[in-house]
Amino acid sequence: MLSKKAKYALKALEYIAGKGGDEPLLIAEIAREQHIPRKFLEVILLELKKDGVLRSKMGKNGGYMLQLTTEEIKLGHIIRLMDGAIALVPCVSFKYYTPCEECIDEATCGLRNVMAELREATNKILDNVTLAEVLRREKKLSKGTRKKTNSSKLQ
Amino acid sequence: MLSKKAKYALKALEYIAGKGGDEPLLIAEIAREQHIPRKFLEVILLELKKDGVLRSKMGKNGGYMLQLTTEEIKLGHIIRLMDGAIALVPCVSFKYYTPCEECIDEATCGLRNVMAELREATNKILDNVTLAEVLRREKKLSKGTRKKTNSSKLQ
DNA sequence: TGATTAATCTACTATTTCTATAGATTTTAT
DNA sequence: ATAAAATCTATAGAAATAGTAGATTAATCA
Repeated sequence: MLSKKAKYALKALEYIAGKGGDEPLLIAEIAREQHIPRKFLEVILLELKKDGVLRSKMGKNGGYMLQLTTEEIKLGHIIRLMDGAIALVPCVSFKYYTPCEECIDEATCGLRNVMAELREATNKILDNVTLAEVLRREKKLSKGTRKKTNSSKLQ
Repeated sequence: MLSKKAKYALKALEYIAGKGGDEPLLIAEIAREQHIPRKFLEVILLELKKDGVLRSKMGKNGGYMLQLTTEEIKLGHIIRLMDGAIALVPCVSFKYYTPCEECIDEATCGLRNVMAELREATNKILDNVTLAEVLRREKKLSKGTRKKTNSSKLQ
């Protein structure tokens, strides 16, 4: 499961991107609109900034903007930044590799072999889906759900 | 990440299956061989029994045995039993569905759409790989790693 | 240059989940 | 009866997650 931190980060990024991502948005506004505890959001946005995903401007007329484009921001990157390894066991993680504690022989561990396969399938999705893609899906889904007008009805 | 509980459960099952699964194995033996805290293992094995994966015999000459065959025991089932939902957000979990807390419209959530896709990819692996398959991979891997004998060398 | 605005920094606190244990009880075999 | 082994009840400690308070720094604008 994603932590609240990771979900908040993704929601905040979606919000900023949805607003264009270019002019400074206030922490307070993002917190209010996305129902995120303000002080917690501060921590999160700062981390995203330090990682180079966001940039900020202090003082009056300040706020947060995207540093990367929405096509450059991958879900996997944000989730790893907030929660650490995505893989189910540390011994198959690329970015956060650690040997499993009492593992006798990593090379012949059947479980590890399955988990490595799972990691591949997971990374294939999370390292390719971008923030832009999430926004596109959002739009597409709300179009499909929208009440049909005469012009869109069956013709 | 898997909890220690889930890892211990999988390791214990592997051990029992590796011994044939038919004659009673002692908690104490499994704990010792797999480096699992004995009292913690008690809890785990009991849960596996209550779920119908294992069966047990009390008293002298007692112990734990497999109730299901190794082909019937799916990794996904064990992980869900120990850790709960595998999906990254509760709103796409089949077995442990809960709406995300401040989600406005689940049907049009772009993130949820991606997470549902990821759940499919994950379940496809974890609900199909069995304990038997893990043991097969273990064997295959240790064969491949084994020091080559004259007869197995290049002919 | 002083007031105001807004991010940033330092240092916590609370809550929940995970990991683990102690000790008594029940069941079975011999 | 006795011993062996699972089972039950009830906690306890440790770690991770979630959230907060208050002071500081930077930028704008009047």
